[in-house]
Amino acid sequence: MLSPTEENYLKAIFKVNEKEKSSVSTNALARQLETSAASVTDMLKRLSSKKLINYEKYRGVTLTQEGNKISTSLIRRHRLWEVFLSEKLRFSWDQIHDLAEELEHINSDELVLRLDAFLNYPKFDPHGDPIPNSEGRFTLRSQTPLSELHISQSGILVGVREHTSPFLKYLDEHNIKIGTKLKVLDKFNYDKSIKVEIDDTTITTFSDTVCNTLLVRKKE
Amino acid sequence: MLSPTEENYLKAIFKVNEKEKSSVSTNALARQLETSAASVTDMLKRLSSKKLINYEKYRGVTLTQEGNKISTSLIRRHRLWEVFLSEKLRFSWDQIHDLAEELEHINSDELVLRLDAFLNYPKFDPHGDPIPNSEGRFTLRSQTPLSELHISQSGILVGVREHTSPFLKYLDEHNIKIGTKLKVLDKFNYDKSIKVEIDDTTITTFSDTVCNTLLVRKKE
DNA sequence: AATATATTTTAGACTTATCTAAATTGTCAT
DNA sequence: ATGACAATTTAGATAAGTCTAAAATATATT
Repeated sequence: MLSPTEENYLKAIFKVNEKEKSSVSTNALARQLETSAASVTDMLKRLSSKKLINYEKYRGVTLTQEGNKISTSLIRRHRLWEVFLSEKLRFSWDQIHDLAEELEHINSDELVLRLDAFLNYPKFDPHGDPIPNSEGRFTLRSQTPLSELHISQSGILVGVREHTSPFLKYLDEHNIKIGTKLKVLDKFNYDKSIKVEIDDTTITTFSDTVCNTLLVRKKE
Repeated sequence: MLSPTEENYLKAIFKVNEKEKSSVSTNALARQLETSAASVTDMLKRLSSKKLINYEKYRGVTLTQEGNKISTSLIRRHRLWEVFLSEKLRFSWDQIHDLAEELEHINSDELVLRLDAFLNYPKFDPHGDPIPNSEGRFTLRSQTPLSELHISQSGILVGVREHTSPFLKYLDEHNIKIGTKLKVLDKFNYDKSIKVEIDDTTITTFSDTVCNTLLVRKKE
């Protein structure tokens, strides 16, 4: 049985590894977990002795199979709770993360199973991120940054690359959510900003940054 | 902000006080929390310094107004989660307590508010215990132990005096839940057992113990 | 009222998770 | 290949929550 803290470290290793694709450094973890490098080193020793990570001093860590399994299960729980909070309790996009962060640590396979069934086996969470199934498999989604679409091409929003509260609020204010149709009307080479039509109605201009963060499935 | 452990001590004080109606002793708490008297003493000092309890060495404790408020809020959360687990996730009577015990420590008024609304503002939990409203007020229920009904009188089950898993399973096996109609067919003076008709169909005999534990609202 | 017994508290130790500051090891540029 | 600087680990402290064993206090009995 792991403590919530140990679980959070495993998740953090998974996340950092997902981005950087290589063995995870102490400092990267300290940044991700907003703690000191010394604390991270302490915890890496604990997790290593529990055979959840492969750890060699000064060389960074990777997850063992067991560690990977636990991380995946935590991500599954987190995303299922996010669906619950969003769909059933009607929380807004930017409120659900912190609550799910607490709910995910409740350790009951039965609970996760029943929650999954209650929510009708969702494949993606409210941010468009895939929910691993009970065997730990993720559903793949075809995704393209909005910035790569050409003029007059349109796509359906399937995900976002940033999950910060300010960004999610920004999207909320523009009435954009997973499933929203986005059509590229014009692209300005000068600053890489793009003129976009939202759901066949509103027209706005998005900055380069935003367009790289919005992930769409291309239409036809 | 309180730790889950501190919260559990407050709840335990509330519970023991509810039963015994007087100031709560160290040993009674140690029993309730399945821990040592020494640990209890340590924690009582902490809670006292936080002004959540009135504590005098060797004289037992009572909750302050603030302590009482927190306990009540925890009971509210616990019982709301039990309704959720039972009604929405279809957990059985004896499974919901332990899970609710964890869920109740998630500290978000907004979450409780929305959960309450989602469940349609229930007044009682699946065991028939009243759910305090957001001001901390409990709904009263008129209740009589089944053992006090006379022959041919019937009642609707509104609560139980015991919440142990074996007892709740026993009820499940007899198809008895809150709202079930119970009619007294015969009373045996010898061992105080009672012959009962359940929901106008099945007939069984209950021991003295069971009859004192089942709480009913008398019919006409 | 004195003593036996039960209850409660204190003392001291352990574990988990954290920190800062110091020491160590690794890496990169010249 | 050797400093300089960055990254990592170690050392030593702290706080929460727990324990056992011993000491202190309360209560009950004769």
